[in-house]
Amino acid sequence: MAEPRSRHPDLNAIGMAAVFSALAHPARARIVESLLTRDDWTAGNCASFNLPLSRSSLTHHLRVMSDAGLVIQRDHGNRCEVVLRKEELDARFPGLLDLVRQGARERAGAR
Amino acid sequence: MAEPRSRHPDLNAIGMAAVFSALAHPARARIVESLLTRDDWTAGNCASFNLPLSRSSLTHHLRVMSDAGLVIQRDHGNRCEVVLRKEELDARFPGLLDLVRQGARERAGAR
DNA sequence: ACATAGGTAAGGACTTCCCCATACCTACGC
DNA sequence: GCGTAGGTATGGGGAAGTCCTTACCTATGT
Repeated sequence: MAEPRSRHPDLNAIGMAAVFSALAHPARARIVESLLTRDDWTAGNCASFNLPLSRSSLTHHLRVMSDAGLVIQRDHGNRCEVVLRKEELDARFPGLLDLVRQGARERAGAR
Repeated sequence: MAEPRSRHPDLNAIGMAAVFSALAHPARARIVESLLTRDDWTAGNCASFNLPLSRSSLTHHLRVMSDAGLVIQRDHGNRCEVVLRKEELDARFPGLLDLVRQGARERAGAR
């Protein structure tokens, strides 16, 4: 169990436009932000993001994010685990996650 | 002459999602890259970007970029000047332009 | 004055994206 | 076994994005 799925691309095959696209949608940005704040384990089950979306829409966004190399999904029996590819992203796109963090901070109210 | 147009927002009113959206399109990323490499003056007339687009499509993309706070357009008689809001962007979204530069480098062939 | 060239605006065709409802499938608890 | 709950796949409706053509406007050059 806990097998990662296929469709988790090599980050070297991902271009800047693809990650920008993936992060351009508020819901997806929120998911990344959410994974960033759970700093030590950076994971969560799908329902824990508290987004105003149906389950199928959430599935859709997670698929887009997986295709863009942002996250990895692992099946855990019934649930699924979403893991941010933090170190890989930091290495491949330095500064990107800092921008996401900044967006989170600003949305949180301070400005 | 050389009046900046209206519709050039305060960068504090621009969110992370908006800039990511604006940079997510290859043509627009190319324009920013192009403006970045002309490092000392960061400007150019509209036709100098060498994009496979009609003039009206280019106008459209420049408008999107203006609305997203990436560039300022000034009318110079017949031509228009496009200026990247470099310092402002660096202050508001630190690291963002570095990512664009990286995208340009990678597209240029090296990797 | 005239033609030309750069830029814009409006409209339509086409595609892509976003979201939902539905149906289904698999694990878990009883 | 049965119900329930989390996740996925599919399809459709609607919105948004992209690109072009056409028409127009203004400045430049002759």
